[in-house]
Amino acid sequence: MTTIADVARRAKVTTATVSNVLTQRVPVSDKTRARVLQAIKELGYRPNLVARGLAQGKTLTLALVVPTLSNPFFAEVVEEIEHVADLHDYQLLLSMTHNSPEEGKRHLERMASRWVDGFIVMGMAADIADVLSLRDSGKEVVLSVWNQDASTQTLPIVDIDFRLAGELATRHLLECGHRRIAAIVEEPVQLTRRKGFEITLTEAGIPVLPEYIRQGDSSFESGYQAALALLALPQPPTAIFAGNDWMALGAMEAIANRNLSIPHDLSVVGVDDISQAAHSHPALTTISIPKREMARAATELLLRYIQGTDIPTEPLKILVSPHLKVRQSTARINSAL
Amino acid sequence: MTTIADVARRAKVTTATVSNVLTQRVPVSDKTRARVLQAIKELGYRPNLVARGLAQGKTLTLALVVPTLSNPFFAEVVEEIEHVADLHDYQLLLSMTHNSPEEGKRHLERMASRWVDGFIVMGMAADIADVLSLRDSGKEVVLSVWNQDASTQTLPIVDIDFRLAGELATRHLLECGHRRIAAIVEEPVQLTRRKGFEITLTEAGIPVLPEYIRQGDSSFESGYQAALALLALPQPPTAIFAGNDWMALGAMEAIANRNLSIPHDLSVVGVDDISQAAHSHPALTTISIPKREMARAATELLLRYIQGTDIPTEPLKILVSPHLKVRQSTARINSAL
DNA sequence: CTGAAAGCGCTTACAG
DNA sequence: CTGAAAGCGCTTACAG
Repeated sequence: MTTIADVARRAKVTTATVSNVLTQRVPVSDKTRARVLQAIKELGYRPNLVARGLAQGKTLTLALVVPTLSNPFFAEVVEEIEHVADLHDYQLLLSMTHNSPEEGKRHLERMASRWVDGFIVMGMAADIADVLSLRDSGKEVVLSVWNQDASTQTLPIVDIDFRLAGELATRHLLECGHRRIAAIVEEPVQLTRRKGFEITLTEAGIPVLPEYIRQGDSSFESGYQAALALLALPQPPTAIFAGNDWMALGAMEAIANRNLSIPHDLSVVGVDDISQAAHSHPALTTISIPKREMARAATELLLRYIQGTDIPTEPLKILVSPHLKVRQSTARINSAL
Repeated sequence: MTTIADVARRAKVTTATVSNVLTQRVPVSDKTRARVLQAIKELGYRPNLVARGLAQGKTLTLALVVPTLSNPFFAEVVEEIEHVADLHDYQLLLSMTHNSPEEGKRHLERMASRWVDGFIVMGMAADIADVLSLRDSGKEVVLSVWNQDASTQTLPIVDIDFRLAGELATRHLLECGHRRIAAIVEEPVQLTRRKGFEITLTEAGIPVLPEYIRQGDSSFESGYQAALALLALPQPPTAIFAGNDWMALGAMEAIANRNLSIPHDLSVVGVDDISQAAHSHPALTTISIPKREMARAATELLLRYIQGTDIPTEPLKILVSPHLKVRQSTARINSAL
């Protein structure tokens, strides 16, 4: 390991000067700068960022805490966060909590000891109290995909407007002329989507029927089962809003197995726009979630806090808007129904 | 930020003693230990791991370089690596290269400066030369999912036996009585699977027909198209081996659209065992890839190298074996074909 | 068992 | 513009 002292010796200067040419914090004469750069090159010197981190009190590292990567949603979000962090010369310390608050707490504390410059905590990966104590100990924190409103008032949060997702889907079905619209959602995580669904129905003067609201667990299979139950009702719906694409695809499979045709007999709309949504038959109409846009917003906000510049005055809440992507699984209601 | 000096002052000892109770490297009398622990508690002291890293020359951090997390394969592998690392009190610095060697090089160098204790480099995420130079500069490195044999001889490597995957799939189809067996693969990354496929056919005395080997890009769509092309042959195959499950599912969709029945008219087998494989209709027979087992093996091997204990004498190559998972998409050949 | 001191590899005022 | 010195928060021989 060659150190800054080796370089200084070879360039016949002091380490302060080497540091100055490296950081460009203080002007250095062209002549000595050249000597130093030459020495660096000859020695193949690379600064030790741990030492620099200790001296400067910052590590150019961001801690990212997510529930899991098995969920492609988080995998993609992490990918984008890494990308944005990289653009700003930051690296990512990643950990997963598998929805266990204890694991979340453990990871937060460990990462805090490691002097990361800031945290992005996603998806209820940790208890809000532990996150708050983090912030109280002077770390910058941004929450994201938090899915719960309460007690986060004092922390900046970047989220997706899932209520709007529910509204857009429902409004689309209403505009297609549907009145008997059912929903398959996983609660509590998809509660906001259901709210959007219900609000839109109510505003349209349509009562929300309990038997038209089914619980799933976000899996294909649960969508399949929920759809079967809906089709077995005395008065089945003519359209189904599913809280995510997997359940929508499961519902489509169930409908096909009942020898009903989509969108002729039933319309189906999902949420997410996963890659399979475009490949199903018929292709799935869905609400597309701008995960990457959200990831970028969260990362950039955190970096602003860290750099202490351009800080928003209010502890703010950024909501990124989803949008409707019409494909072949929804259509104007069949007048015979 | 409370430091070790604060604790020492309060406990009326020197920082060395505080350090000793923390690291347990040197015995400390029960009495002073109690005083120190008390002070730590009162002050809410947590050691600064950056400082410790600088002093000890190790950071308890592993660098993980993968091509992307968009591919669920890598997402799952990263998840398992994090888990194993966590068990050993190591954390993960993650970066993605998107198959760009330049990006790979940049990330490797940056992480090396950060004094991570070791590297896991996956999936041709970087040029082998850059990885070797890393090792030459004293870092521990383990390759994984490397997919290329050459010039890795001197580096330890943990991989999945994809050739065996090709063999298992093909042998299964042969045992079902199939003789006209086609393959859909993405090369070069799935080259080894194709080799396993061809070797098994050849050993069974069956010629490998060029028109029975189709290229895909691992997507559902490419499997779909490749299967259509195979079905259009004057002598179509009675079984298809797809290099991954997505292409297998695409092939199944194409077969269904041609009004052929699986497995009655055609058998289909994939590789991976993604979660959708169990949910397709019929459920997909596939070769299950022990990603997590591989991830664990790679991580534990790297940790052995780092800790310098229990080091294997040979620069070794560990191959983890996949296994056949029979579901409903394969069956004994229809004697009418 | 405990303390005094040097060291890890950088940066940062402060003089000159 | 450059150097001498202290400091970041720990650990680690070495005395005692």
